[in-house]
Amino acid sequence: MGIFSKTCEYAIRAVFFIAHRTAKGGRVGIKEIASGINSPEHFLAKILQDLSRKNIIRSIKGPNGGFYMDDATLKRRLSEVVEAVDGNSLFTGCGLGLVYCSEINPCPLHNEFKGIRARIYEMLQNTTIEAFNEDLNLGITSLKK
Amino acid sequence: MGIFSKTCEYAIRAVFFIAHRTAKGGRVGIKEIASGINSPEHFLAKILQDLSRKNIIRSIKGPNGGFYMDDATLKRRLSEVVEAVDGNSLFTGCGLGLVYCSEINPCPLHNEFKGIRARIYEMLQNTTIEAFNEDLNLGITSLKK
DNA sequence: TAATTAAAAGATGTTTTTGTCTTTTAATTT
DNA sequence: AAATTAAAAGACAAAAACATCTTTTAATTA
Ligand code: FES
Ligand code: FES
Repeated sequence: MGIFSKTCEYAIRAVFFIAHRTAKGGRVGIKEIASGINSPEHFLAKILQDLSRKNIIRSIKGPNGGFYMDDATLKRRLSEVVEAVDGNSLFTGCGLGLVYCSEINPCPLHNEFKGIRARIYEMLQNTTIEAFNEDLNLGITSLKK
Repeated sequence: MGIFSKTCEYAIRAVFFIAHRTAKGGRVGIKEIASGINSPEHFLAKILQDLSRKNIIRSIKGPNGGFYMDDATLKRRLSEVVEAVDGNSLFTGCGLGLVYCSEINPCPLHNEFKGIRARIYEMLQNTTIEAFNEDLNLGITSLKK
């Protein structure tokens, strides 16, 4: 088990892929995305439908259709993607599973978790989706395998 | 979804509870533990059986039996509990779900994840189970609700 | 406007996680 | 030794996560 759900992992990789692939215009189809990030095609389709509804990415049907990102969506924060898919429990929930995370009734690891959560949130909050395009273009980073 | 599985959350809370409850001798039964950490009794029983087999906690059957911790188990690191339950994927796996996390073929968030993972591991590695007893005794921290 | 394309939506299936209930085993006490 | 106690083990069930397949809808193109 990782920090994110499998769904969220696919979502992030797909969004990176779409951004990288369409930042200069054009569309990309579900087949190419799925194979580009090594994910099950139909499962990913569901995830992207959801992201599209939530305006994290754009999509258009028909010939020459597909998924893409425009200026607005390229500037979205990674935190928005995570929140859209996994909700905000990663940022606000108790690490030990107490119903509420609070200063009044903290679990033994509350302070430590607070720091870690803040760091995760910071990372996701401080980076836009487009920020990773360059490294992907240069082939420095990878989205599959 | 949190950082740990539900199973692991229960495991950590239970281990804290047992440590706190038996550091000065005695045993504690599954019913008391389950109600003390607000977890399903029989599900927790399975988890504790497993932890007992892996020498994270001790147990003994029969009248006056129950779960307890001795000097050796009290000194175990939290990381050992997590690893026993959730494995080490949290510490070594790719945050975006790539099959291998590596410097050679890194995902776009590799460096960020490396830092976060290290911090999580450090927290779990640097603290023994018994380290939390005092705060629990004082009622400063909580294991339920 | 008919054919085609590609995403959206719907239905269904599998696996994993989480949770419950019953029976068995190993200790203790009488 | 028999009764009692409490964990261990096994069987089963529900829910959530993950995945696949089919049908429908909205565009484009011929
Ligand atoms: S109460 Fe557990 S992380 Fe805040
Ligand atoms: S490759 Fe993704 S975290 Fe290292």
